[in-house]
Amino acid sequence: MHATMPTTKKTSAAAGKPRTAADALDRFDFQSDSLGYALRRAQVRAYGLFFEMLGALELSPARLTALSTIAMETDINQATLARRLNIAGPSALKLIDALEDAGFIRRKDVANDRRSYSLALTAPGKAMLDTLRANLAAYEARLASRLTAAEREQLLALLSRVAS
Amino acid sequence: MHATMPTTKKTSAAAGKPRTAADALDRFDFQSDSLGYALRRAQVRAYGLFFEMLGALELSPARLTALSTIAMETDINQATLARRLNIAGPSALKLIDALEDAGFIRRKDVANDRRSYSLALTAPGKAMLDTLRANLAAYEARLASRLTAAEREQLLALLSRVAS
DNA sequence: TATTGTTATACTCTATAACTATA
DNA sequence: TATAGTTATAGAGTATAACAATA
Repeated sequence: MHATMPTTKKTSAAAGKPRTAADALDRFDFQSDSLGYALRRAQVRAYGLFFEMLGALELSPARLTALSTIAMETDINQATLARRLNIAGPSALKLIDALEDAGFIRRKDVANDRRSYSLALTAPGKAMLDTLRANLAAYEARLASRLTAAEREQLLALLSRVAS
Repeated sequence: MHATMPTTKKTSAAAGKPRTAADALDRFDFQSDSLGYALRRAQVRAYGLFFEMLGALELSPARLTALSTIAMETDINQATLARRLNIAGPSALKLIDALEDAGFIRRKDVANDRRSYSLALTAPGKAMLDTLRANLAAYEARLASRLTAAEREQLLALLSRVAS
């Protein structure tokens, strides 16, 4: 259910958090006092902070996911990446193109199979991930700032049971 | 971050839950044991159940929100609806057109201002909301099925503090 | 035949700009 | 001038279909 982050500078929305009409699900009055409603509101705040944390980085959530997947599975090819992300091939291609254009990854020829490329992080890509790790720590702290450590653990446990 | 629900019958995805690359945010390994990650996973399940509940109804989350807003604020006009939903005028227009085409609402002329229409639910629209209320109760029960009543209350309280 | 990467195309949702008719 | 509704257009994201090169 996620919106997307425009990374082109031309769009005036590039600086802000994406909005959808569904964001106003708050107005769904018979959802008051519902768990779905509470989850949504908390997640809206989490996503807002997450997006803010992403800030001016040349990344959208989707590209961030692709980048971290490539980091975890070095020399992955495009078809495998698409399967990992559960998206269509052409969609993966666009993410890869964007990450390559941004200089975070590069395509390398594969020795035994001239059809496929192997994807790997560049030095700037690794630096970006390091930056993200630091930013994420701050994000987590902000998100849980109104909870004690014990309450945070409690919440994590309850959420994991809801998530199934 | 939100995906959308196709309601046209032409799309093969019309029957399924929408997918985005950001859905695979799970792969973001340095989000493990994070509150943001736990929130997202729980919300993904909630949204999945929610979407399943919506089922074959001629509604998307956005249209559902617009419908319930009109129900709560009878004779609202388009510009006000757009402000309530925090969306642009033309976006509201499309929602309204869709809801009117589906027969759930109707535009009525306003006495003192010939520029604006007043929006109100039709009988089928009210019936749809009644159906939704029933379906939502079942949805809530499924979502909290792994929690006791006390745990559910605890979770609601913690979530409301995270939501700020 | 099957797979990898790619291009072409289409669809949904959203937004901004500009128009019209009223106020 | 300002506002309500509308139209036109554009952009981000997604998907499917079809293709060339290679396996």
